[in-house]
Amino acid sequence: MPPVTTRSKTDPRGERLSRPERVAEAIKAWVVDERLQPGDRLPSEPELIERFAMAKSTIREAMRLLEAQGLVRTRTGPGGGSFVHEVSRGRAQALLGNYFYFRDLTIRDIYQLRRALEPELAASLAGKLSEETLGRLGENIHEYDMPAKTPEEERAQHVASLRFHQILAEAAENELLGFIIGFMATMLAEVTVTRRLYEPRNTELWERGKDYQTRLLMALRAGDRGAARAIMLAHMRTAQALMEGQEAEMHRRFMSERSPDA
Amino acid sequence: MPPVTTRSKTDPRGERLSRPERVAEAIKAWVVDERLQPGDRLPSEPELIERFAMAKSTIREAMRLLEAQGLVRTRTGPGGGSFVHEVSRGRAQALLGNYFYFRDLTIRDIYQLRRALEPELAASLAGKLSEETLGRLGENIHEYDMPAKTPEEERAQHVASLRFHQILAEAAENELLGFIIGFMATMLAEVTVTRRLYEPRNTELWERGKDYQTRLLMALRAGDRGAARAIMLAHMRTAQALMEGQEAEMHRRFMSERSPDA
DNA sequence: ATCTATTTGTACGTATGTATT
DNA sequence: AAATACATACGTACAAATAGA
Repeated sequence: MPPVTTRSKTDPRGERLSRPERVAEAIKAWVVDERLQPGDRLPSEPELIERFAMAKSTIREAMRLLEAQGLVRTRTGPGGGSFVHEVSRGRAQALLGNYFYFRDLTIRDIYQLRRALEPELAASLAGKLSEETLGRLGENIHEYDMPAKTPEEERAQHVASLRFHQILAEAAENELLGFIIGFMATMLAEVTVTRRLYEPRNTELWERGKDYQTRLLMALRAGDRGAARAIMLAHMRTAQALMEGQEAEMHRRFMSERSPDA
Repeated sequence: MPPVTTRSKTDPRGERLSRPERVAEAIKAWVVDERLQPGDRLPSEPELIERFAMAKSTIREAMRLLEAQGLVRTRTGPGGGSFVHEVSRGRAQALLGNYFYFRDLTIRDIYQLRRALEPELAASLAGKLSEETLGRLGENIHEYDMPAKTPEEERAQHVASLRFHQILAEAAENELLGFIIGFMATMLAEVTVTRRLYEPRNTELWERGKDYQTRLLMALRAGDRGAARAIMLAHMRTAQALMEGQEAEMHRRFMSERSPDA
């Protein structure tokens, strides 16, 4: 089972992988070959040591490589061991977040995508949401139906209003679409805003944003694709104007996987 | 410098991290605090052992966790050690690919996104591409300007035509937009197609696709945003029809980071 | 609640590999 | 070519976690 590519020192391709890396790759390949599913057990540590003929620490480092990718989960104790694991959305988002840590993503960049994708998602969900999801969306809107009085309150409302989009993202049938929209909402929840709360223009935009979500919810319930799309697009334009008016800035930090899977 | 959270066994949150995980998190936090940049050196192994007061194997496992995330790169030899590393696009795409391994992304899902995003990218690149990039795009089209005769040839052309979009993705000013489009192209390059090569309808669509890319290139060079957007949208519709007519299937495997960074 | 068996987690010392000067 | 500075790999001993009796 373990076809660990033996590696000559004069390798034409510059690939020189370390042993743990080679072991990790071999295990991934093996998972694919055997069509292992989440929950399936991987060989125990001693077994791997024997099969790969490598030291314990080497094998353990390999497992860490897989663990960091979210592909494997390990438990101690009887019946313990390493198990194939479905990469959770939170883990994948955190990993992707690392990619953008050193690059400067602007609010503008994110909204360029949101304007294109959120209306698409809204349209595709029209008439397809469960009563339960519609209920959660409704409740969510109530979390910010009166104007914020303090900066802290405003920030909390900002995060809450993004949760509206998170809920939609989770309901998406298109996993890719849902993932990206969820990712953007997570990123936006991290922005720090240089206070401009009391400017009349911003409060007005805020009011409109809230209003859009309410109307969107109606359109989604009614199954009106066209309306859902149009309302969401208008909502995005308003939100972008609001954010840019506030001179918002992306926060520089590594994301952590906040929603533990399973 | 190492604020490794000491962890009580009766932790309210179910977070119980292993020591390597805690060390890895501490190092990440430290990188953020110190505003370390790619290329900056991390403390050496013996130093970390001392500062965290942990065994070598523990520290090494921590480094592996960071390495798998693409955040750290390690070199042996004098002047070697671990260095902060900018997550490469290839690594990030591979990591994201893992997320979709167990979920079924359909061609349709991907094209729902492509229809929304590729025209946006095309529009935003109109008139902004360097002569060099425009040249590469032109050469790329030549790789498939005569009809394929064998299935192998056709597959090669399929991959090549996706490279056209990869080139555009790399030129994107919006990193997020570029990343996603590049990711989708990579995914599509993995599809296996159940042969339908000789059906007239497909060859016709293929011809049209090629034609679109040529016209798109002209619009990009001319700086005609509207035309670029419209052509790309039509191109996407054609491509989707072609793929769906061919009953294409996504290939189940883990992606690897093919473009080694630096 | 305690013990016991199982399986991973951590420690540590030594030896080897690798790249720089 | 040799010395140096660093990571890499090995193997054993013991600690911790967990499930089941």
